[in-house]
Amino acid sequence: MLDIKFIRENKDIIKAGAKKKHLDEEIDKLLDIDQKRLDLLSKVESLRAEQNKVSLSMGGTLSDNERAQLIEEMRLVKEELKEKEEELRQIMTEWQSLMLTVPNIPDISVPEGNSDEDNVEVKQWGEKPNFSFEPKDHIDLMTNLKMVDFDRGTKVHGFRGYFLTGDGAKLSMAIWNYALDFFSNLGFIPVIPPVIIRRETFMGTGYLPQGEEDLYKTQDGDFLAGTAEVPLMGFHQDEILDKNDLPKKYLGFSPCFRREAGSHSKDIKGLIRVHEFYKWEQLILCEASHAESVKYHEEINKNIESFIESLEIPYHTVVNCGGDLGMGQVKKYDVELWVPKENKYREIGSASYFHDFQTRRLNIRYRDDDGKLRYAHSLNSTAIPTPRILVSLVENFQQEDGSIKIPSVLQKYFGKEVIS
RNA sequence: GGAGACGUGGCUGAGUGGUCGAAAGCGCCUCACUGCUAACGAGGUAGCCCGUAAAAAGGCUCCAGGGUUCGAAUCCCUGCGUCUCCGCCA
Repeated sequence: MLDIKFIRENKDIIKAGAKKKHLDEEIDKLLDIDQKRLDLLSKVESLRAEQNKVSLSMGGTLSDNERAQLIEEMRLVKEELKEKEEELRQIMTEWQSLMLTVPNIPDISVPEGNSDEDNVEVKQWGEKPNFSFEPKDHIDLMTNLKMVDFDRGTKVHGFRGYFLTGDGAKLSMAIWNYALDFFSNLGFIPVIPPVIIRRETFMGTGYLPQGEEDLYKTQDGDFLAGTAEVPLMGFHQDEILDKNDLPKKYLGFSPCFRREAGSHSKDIKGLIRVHEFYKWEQLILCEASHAESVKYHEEINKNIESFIESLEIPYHTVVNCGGDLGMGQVKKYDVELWVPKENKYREIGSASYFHDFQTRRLNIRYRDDDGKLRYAHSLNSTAIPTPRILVSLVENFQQEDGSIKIPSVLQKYFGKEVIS
């Protein structure tokens, strides 16, 4: 959500931003409603002021006659007030839902474009493996090594179901433990959050009201989080933070539930796109300054890049084009890992910043040096998702005999050097 | 699932129809004091909206939404949330 004052003063910038994101906007309609709202508001307020003034004098000593007369006068004021208040209420409802549709403005450095096809590579790292044999995909590799069981996965869960078994389960644990050490050393506080979350927090993070069909819902009206970002943002909801405690850096670990509605035809096999997985997630709340946001955005992106580099997996980083940005995001990097069998990079994580788009909705503030309350800025980035990371890991580290080498940093967590 | 209690400022917590946006304490800010710091002392300190060059004036807010009333933090209804006890389950 953006500040209405800002919207009033910068409507052309906001329109241009929405266009860059290829999102529809109704700024003119909003501003029209906003003007009506202000007009009504001032009418209502002056009626209330009159009412208050008279009520106050009512407490004093008055003759019965005077009192009766005032009461009669106030009855008329009250009737008019009731009418105007009802009008105002309707306008407010419309105003609020329009406010939720105003997208955040993409940064100037975000490239133009329509979809992920138009994202721009900003970094490439590592050497793509040059196999002297025909490489297998992760499905064959892992199935052969009994690291994963898709048949039983679909038997038990259904479409996109999987079991991680044996070394598949152990390797996941090893990665989680390694990630915990790696990111804790960067100053992040590890958190295991709840993932059954109230609607309100989903609204605040911007996953609702649109996007409900992508979420699993409980019979109590709660939703299952698709990322720890949601509960981590909710953590400080409605709080006033101490400026000295900023930035807050959290590393959330959670299962992630995604219905993947509308992507039934994509990635129908394997571990790329599944309904439930686990993820370490970086989240930062910082002071309300663009420079701070940019600084930490680069930092969290660098963190995931360094993590991948330590695993020795070739990757590249792209900056997302306008059309590939969500409503609230100002800028986003995607880190994509090399998948040999597919002969392309696949997304492993993304780092985004939002300015105060989320914190305004969630009411997360801090007191600045001048004593004023400001909305903090928020950022988040994947640290590492499992099992998706296994796709690139096993495919890049496969050997001719179908065994898999373990990256050296993982060996002490995993306990051996090769899976065979 | 059953029964009950509660929801007030940054925090703790008083307040049961008008003089309450709200006692007191803590915290925070300023001043004074001290060689410096702490303690003590004096004063200040809610948020939001509208408005303004900046103010002022005004409006809203004591969980939320309705209602009663000339007037509601206070009375009534509904919802949400938290806690306690019992039950059930681990």
